[in-house]
Amino acid sequence: MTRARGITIKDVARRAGVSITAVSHALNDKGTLSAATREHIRTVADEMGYEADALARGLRRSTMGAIGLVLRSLDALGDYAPAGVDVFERFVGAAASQALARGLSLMLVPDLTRAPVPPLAFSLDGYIVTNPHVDDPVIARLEERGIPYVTYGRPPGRPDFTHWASEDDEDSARLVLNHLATAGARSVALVRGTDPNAWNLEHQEIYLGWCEERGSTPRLYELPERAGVEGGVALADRILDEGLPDAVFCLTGRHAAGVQRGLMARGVRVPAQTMVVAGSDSEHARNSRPAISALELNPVDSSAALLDILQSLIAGRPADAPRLTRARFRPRASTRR
Amino acid sequence: MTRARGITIKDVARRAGVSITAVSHALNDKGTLSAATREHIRTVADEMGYEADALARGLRRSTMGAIGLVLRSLDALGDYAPAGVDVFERFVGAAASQALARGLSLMLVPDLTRAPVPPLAFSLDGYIVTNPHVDDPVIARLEERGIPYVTYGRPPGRPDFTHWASEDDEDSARLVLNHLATAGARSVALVRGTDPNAWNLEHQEIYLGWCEERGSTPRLYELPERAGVEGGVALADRILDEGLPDAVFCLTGRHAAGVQRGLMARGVRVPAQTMVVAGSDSEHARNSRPAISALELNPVDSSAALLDILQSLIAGRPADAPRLTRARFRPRASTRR
DNA sequence: CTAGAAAGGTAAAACGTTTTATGCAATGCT
DNA sequence: AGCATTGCATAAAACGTTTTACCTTTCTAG
Repeated sequence: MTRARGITIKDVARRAGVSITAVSHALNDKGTLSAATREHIRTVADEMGYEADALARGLRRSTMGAIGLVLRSLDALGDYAPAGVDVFERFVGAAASQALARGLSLMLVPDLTRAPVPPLAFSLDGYIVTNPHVDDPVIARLEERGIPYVTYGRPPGRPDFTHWASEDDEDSARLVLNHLATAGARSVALVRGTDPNAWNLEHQEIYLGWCEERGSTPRLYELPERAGVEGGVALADRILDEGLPDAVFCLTGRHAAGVQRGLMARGVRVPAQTMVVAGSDSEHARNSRPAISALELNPVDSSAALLDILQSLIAGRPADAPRLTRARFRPRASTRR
Repeated sequence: MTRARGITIKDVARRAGVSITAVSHALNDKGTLSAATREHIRTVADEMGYEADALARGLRRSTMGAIGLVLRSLDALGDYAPAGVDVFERFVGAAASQALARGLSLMLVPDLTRAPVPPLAFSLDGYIVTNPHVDDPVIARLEERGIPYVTYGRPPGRPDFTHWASEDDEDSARLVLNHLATAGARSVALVRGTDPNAWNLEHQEIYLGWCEERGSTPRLYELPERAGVEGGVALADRILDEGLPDAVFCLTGRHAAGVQRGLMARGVRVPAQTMVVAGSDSEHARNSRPAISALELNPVDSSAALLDILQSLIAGRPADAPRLTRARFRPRASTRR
């Protein structure tokens, strides 16, 4: 498997009649070459279609032109190809799109804490980590190596860390809760996941705060992300047994779809008796009957913001961070009264 | 930006009291070291948490543990983050999943033919290219560099090339067409994309063959992939003006959704007067009213097959290829009579 | 007792860059 | 005239591996 390598700097140097140092300097705007030589070398290099080898370049501590993406949340889901889970699928696409538009390649990297670590993992210029946990070991590894990173969703328990971007959870959660209140809901139950990430933790905070403000008793349920729709169906029984709330706010679309199905299977009419709403849109939410109102997250803006920050970090510039993006609320039949 | 490198082979050698050659040999099962030394070195390396630097290793023409993914079809769509286009979104996820499960990282690489080429692009171990075109320049570049690759969908016009995997188009297209015939359709129109990939070309062949067998006059329409739903709406007018067929088979879900909407806007009743079916499922197909029957492609099995083949190629073993996977037909309201 | 092989190990070259240190003219200044 | 400065270019070191070639010992056979 000895690979046909491309044109090397040596080839260019020979053809241009200069040293390899001259070539390197000409192409990287370093050194003290005369404008004429520089130009000449560039022309020759172009003609020959020279492209510096990334590996050799990387070895000398330059930049690789590639960043890593760790989908922390997928580890939680236990499935790297979950059908219909909008955020992750779309986030990969959006992040790739943003990266490619900036001339960066995007590498999907599995859990960095499990051996064997993917070979290139620690050679990348930087990382995007989605939905980090409390004390996330992936982040610990990156810091240990001094690799710049940004997170999609703030890392919980790290008030000092600012290099993150996310939808404005406070804003959007209140949008949802107030929407429910306006529609006449007095008691609202929250169904969150068990993954200890900012998404789950912050929504819980906001929810509890909102309940307190309104003097209503919080009803909080935790359901593992990977339980999916079936888990939601099962949870519906419990919710029902403990007394039907006016509305159920599920943070994931799958849970929402399951809860609604479970409730309806027991004869509950949605939205007449109880409303259901999802904190992140997904195909399950859209395709349920009645269709479930949901927050549509904003992976495009978020990933753009993340790449802005990450590029600043890599360049050693101060970063404009954190950055908040706006989710859109999609009211649907499940909350229409 | 001088990065904190990890433990190097030199550190291990010093600690183990041997030469760096010894370390390299011990860890790679080369050379003529005694079993004892080998074991000792391994122990020391493990203790220190040594991981060979991928760049340095790659420089010596070894393997990188990473493969590239070129989403040819997205170039055609002109958008790297098309919402609701199942195959591509899900294929990325599925391919990533498969790659990660085999300890390979997956790198999303933009069009290799446009400068600047992403730095690491030509250093990867191999490539998956989705839906290559006739005379695809991306493939030309890979061959020029001697980089192994496999394709999702066979490369058109290359009967000799076998390193591909795909759903069985012949099988599934006939499934669709016969389903329509059974439901009473005599005249069926085909709407294909303009991208010259196997998907479009083969379906056209199969369709024409099927028409000929049944003695029905083919009605073939071409619509650019990027025209999307709107393009389908517009095309509906033309189809209608040329006489309503009993069924319209659109190769993409977006086109199907558009065509159906356009027909219905002009008063055509679906499925009563005309049935609509999509050759690849997508959210648009599922969410149209009536819901559009569609083929659900199989990115999971396909990407698994592709990785099998690619790994064989990289290892220099003969590959079991090509490999066909099965799509599932999802009958929905748009063809229910 | 010695030539040759086998066993066990290492030094050094190579991979393709970037970076640092150095060299050599030509020019400017007293 | 002599010395510092400037302008331009290059040699060589370094990055962290793998691989090739070579060097000791020790063993075996004659």
